[in-house]
Amino acid sequence: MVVWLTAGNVYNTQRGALVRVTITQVAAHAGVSVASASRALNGQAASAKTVAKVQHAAEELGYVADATAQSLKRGRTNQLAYAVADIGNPVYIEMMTAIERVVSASGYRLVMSSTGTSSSSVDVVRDLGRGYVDGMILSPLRVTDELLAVLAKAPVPVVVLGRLPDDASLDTVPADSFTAMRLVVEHLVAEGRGDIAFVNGPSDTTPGAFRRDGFAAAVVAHPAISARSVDADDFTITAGYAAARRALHDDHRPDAIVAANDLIGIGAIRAAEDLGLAVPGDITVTGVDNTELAGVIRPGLTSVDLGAEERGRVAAELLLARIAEPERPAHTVAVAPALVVRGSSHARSPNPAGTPDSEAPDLNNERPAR
Amino acid sequence: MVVWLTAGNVYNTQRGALVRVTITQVAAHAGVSVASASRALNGQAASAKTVAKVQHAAEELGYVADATAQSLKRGRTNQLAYAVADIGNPVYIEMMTAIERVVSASGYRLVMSSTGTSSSSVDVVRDLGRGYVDGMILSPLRVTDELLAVLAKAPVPVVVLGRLPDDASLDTVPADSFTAMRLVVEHLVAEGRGDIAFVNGPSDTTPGAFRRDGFAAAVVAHPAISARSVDADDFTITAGYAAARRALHDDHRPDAIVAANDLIGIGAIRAAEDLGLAVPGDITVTGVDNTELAGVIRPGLTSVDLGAEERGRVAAELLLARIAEPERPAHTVAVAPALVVRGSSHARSPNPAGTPDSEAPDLNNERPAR
DNA sequence: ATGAAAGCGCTAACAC
DNA sequence: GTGTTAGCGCTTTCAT
Repeated sequence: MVVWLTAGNVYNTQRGALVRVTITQVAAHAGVSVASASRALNGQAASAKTVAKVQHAAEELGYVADATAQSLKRGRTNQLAYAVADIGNPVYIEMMTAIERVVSASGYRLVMSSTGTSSSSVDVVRDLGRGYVDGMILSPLRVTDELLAVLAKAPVPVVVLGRLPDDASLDTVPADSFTAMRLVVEHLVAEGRGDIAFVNGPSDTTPGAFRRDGFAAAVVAHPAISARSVDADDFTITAGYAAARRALHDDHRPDAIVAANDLIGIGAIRAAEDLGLAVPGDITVTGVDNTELAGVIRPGLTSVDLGAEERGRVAAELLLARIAEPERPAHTVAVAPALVVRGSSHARSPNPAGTPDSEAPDLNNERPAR
Repeated sequence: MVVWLTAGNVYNTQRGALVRVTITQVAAHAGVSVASASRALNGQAASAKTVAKVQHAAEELGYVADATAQSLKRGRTNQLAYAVADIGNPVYIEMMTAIERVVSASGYRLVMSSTGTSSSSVDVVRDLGRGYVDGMILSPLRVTDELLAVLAKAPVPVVVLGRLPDDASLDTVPADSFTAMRLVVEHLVAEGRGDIAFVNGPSDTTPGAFRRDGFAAAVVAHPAISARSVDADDFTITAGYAAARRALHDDHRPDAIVAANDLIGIGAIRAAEDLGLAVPGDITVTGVDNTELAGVIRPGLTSVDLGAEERGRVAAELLLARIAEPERPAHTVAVAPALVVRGSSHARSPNPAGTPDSEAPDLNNERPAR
């Protein structure tokens, strides 16, 4: 027994399973062969009359081509993936939005898989072999040898949104952490700060390692600076708060906290305030990523924009280009960081009384010129 | 010419296309039939010797089963989708995280598609007919007749994370906006506020409509309250800021702003501050969703928790249950809202001098008991 | 321009 | 327990 539910594209068998209208039924309904139906539906050579008949039949039956069967036959899925470890960080959402805009304009569906929760980056890349996507953009938190090995023989193109060892010949859109940290340190020096606590994320992550090294390199250029470093457990507000408390618990207190990202920076502002320190009166705090949050909290968080949106867009374009031309040489595209000064630091040297500057709201979240 | 690249699972044809190792090659390598190979790989009846041979061959060749072919044959993709209109709102990320946890435990991959940017909810649901997922969870912003029609004949199960008309017999996990607004209004009354501006999101959205109506119903219960309402252009900080400026620009100023969600509420706090109003000294501000942001800004935003995480979890469970048993009756699961009081309002009546209460940081973002 | 038929990679009857 | 075979729904030669 078969019960038709609607004029739509499904009916119900006695087993309760939903069954779909196939191209065979469309062809029969139109009185043509399946080959003609397929051609008519895909805009291939077919007489106007055939096209009309087939389209009418498809319309009437509510036919929708099965993506799985098309994928199997065509050898591609029209689906791309963006895999990210830490979806709680708004900077990755920003990247995803930029990526989605580019790939959907090219007819691809974007699949977002959050590694971290259920599986590691390695698992995600390995899963690529299952062929459920035609390509992937990956923002890995940790680049292990195992990941590099899996990446090297990935069966579909992968673009890495982040930094890789130089000898990995893959398309990458790295963050320029060295320039970023240099901009921050120079800003602090101009402001008159000289005793800096660097609150990093985990040092064994790629961003953690490069921001630490970038900070160290920047500090070396200014012999007057004294600096220390602590690691937060991860790149979150909560972990940043805890790590900043540790950094501020010593007998002597720094006059600046440089956070490895905005979330840690926000946690650091809260920690300083809870210790009775005025920001930026007693202590300056800076972040990295220039997320919308940086402009929303008070005081606004001075932050380095690493170009998340542009990097996302570029990564998507690199992926599409590689899919179109698999043998093209690997590209690495750099995006210049830019410092955005807000109320958590002073533009020049600190006010004598520690009074915060008056501050216009930063709600439009504009990106600075570079 | 065929060039083997590695001992891995791909080799390169002269066309540059990547070709995959198939089960046929594994079977040949192991000296068994493809059927035996398939059985061995899938844990079906097979002798220990066969299993060993096949697994060894698969390992050696780097075989990974093709998801597309499996899907076509099995009639399911093992992929579920979460479609959301506004990925910039952290409450949806929170839901997604909860959903992902549940579905990945059941062996499904979660695909996140952000409607809004490239396509509408209707398009996304219609695309379901292409069979690229086995089911979907949808958080629609606007429930049109067209959407309901498409939903009614969706070829795969759909669970709606949001409110639907009562006669739509679908699995839903609505937000209880009426209770939410009642909790807020009662809190304001206890606080001694009586002149309320309601800053809604767009009224033509489902949450907008229900929060507006819920607010109206709550106000009616308190004749002493006078209330007005403005719509923000969307549920964002920026739009909330602009709308709150309008609400506060009148000749007479309210003593409370009730925002339809946290983002609008944060914008409202900024708007009040820019107008020289102390929060909560001169004016109370409240939000809805109890996102992490509410605990991060200063003053902390008093907010109603609509149970995003629990609702996401429940929606995922409903979807899995329906996939397992397609003919089961439609369920609607309600989650009780709970008010979380923070510094943007007073626990009781306002301090005479408008001095903000001292406030512990709300960084662990705990959910209140209900 | 159209139809018959092969086959993408896999699983599941079915026969042995 | 294992091999042979059919076929999921579609696109694409290859003849006609």
